[in-house]
Amino acid sequence: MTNEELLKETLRLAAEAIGLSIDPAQIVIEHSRDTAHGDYSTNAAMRFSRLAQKKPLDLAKELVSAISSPMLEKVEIAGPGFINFFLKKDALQGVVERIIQEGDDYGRSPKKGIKINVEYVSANPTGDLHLGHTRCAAIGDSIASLLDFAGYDVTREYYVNDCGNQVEHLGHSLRIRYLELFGVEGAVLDEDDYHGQDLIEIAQRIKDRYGDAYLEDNQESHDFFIRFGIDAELQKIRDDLNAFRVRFDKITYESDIRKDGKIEKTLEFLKPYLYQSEGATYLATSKFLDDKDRPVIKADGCYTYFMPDIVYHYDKMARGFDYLIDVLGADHHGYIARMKSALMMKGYPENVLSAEFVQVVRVFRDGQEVRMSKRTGKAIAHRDLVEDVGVDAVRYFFSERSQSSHLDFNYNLATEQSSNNPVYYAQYAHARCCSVLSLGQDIPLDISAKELKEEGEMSLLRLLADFPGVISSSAEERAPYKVAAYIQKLAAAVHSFYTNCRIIDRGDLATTASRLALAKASKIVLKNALGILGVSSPEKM
RNA sequence: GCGCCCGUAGCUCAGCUGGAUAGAGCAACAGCCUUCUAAGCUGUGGGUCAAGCGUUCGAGUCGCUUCGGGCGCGCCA
Repeated sequence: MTNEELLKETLRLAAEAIGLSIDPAQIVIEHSRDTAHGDYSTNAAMRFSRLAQKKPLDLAKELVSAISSPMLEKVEIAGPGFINFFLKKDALQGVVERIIQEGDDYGRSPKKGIKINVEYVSANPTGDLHLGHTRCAAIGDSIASLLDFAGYDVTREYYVNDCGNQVEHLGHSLRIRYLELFGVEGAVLDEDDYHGQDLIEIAQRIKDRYGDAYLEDNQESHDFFIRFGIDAELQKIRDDLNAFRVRFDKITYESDIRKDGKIEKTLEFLKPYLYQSEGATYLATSKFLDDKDRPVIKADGCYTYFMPDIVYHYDKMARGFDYLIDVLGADHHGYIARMKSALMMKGYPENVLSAEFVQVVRVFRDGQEVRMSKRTGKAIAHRDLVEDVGVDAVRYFFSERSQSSHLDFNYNLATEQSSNNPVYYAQYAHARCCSVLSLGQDIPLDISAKELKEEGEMSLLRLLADFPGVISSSAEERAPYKVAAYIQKLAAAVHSFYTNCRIIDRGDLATTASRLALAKASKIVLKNALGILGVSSPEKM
């Protein structure tokens, strides 16, 4: 248990002793901003004063007199009714031993037995990934890691739209590029085709491998260009994401979702909610959460994208997940109400599906915004950015802010590799811990950390003790940026400790042994935290 | 017109189910290396929390209104 959990329990017991029943989840324990206010404080006496029908100060006095805990040095009442807790030193020091024993698992919660599917990126295989995908990849992967650390069984999933209009355009575009290589006249891209450079390269590969075998326009070559295009594009996407340390446990193809009459069976099931209008078939999603009904079959008989998506989400639920999370670009926010409605038609509760909407990234280079466009092919591609800036910096920068906020990415600054970059600040803290541990490797660590007493050491201990709580609250809120904020605070505390407390002092081995243990605990927590964001922890810099 | 996100220091952003004096990084300024990595530390300055009204012991946080920015509102995905 963390200090905060222990204090909550202590408070609950004290409340019980004076005849007040309170829910520990309702208790707020926070760090005291000022050390004069102790290590932790709570507003419980004010919060529960109405429930207890007592004045906050009176309730605080009663609670304090009923509090007993071996970890507390003293308890004080301050201001309008705050209760301030002063921990005994060994209660703070104890975290070092715990961290060193748990190692890579420090901060990890016990398995909850709850299965969550996180779907993210799911870019159409029609071109290179752009910056919007980059942010979805960083956010989605970090959310998945957070949930995993918080004890959920997580599956990372990518959905490939390999059917429909877009792949027709892909096939056509690729065919045109292929014809161009042979100088065929009249081969021109349509308005809706893909104009990116990458298709020229893929066409060249086809020419190299198959020569002029697909010059004729028939069903075989039509299907060939689509299949080849999808496979080539998807492979590039997966390579790019692997290099970005983003891997998927499961890839689902829309073409598989459409197989074996699954769509038709689902339509049959949904029949009570279907109706015809102007030749199209609509699903009455407005009977649930949506503001209007949505077409599922167009007048030309084709399915809209929504129809296979419904089958896909039913498929995910049928695979035994308790919750689904879709990480989507913010421009898709209208989508969630209709999909939740479709899930509710199947009897699932509203909250089985949640969406994380990732706001747009704006890139500034030389003081000017660089606009991106998939159509014109003049975008800053995901791959180019990662190659220029490095995986660590991009992963860090792209999860550093709340996904619901717009992100301004300063390309110049991030490629500068200067000390302005917060990711180096954190990695440097880790490298310094490694360095000092290496220099003192002959000195046995004192994992009781009992010689620690400087204020800089104590505040570092408090932060280290916070980590499990930071993980679980960040996971519940799907908020990787909170981990980034924690990393900055922790790195600052480590640098301050390193600078202000001489760690290795051969004339005082007792203090040295405690401080080395603190350095080791700091290194472990930094590495675990950075790992959740997909950022490496170098031992030397 | 309707819906979603956002508006906090010069810039980029935190601010934890409403709590003590609104914070951090960058930028600016002043110090600190013959000792463990100066990619660092220590200190200073910087705010009508977009505006107004309301809710209450207490509002950056909750509600309403207005203003400003972004994104949606398709038989596209």
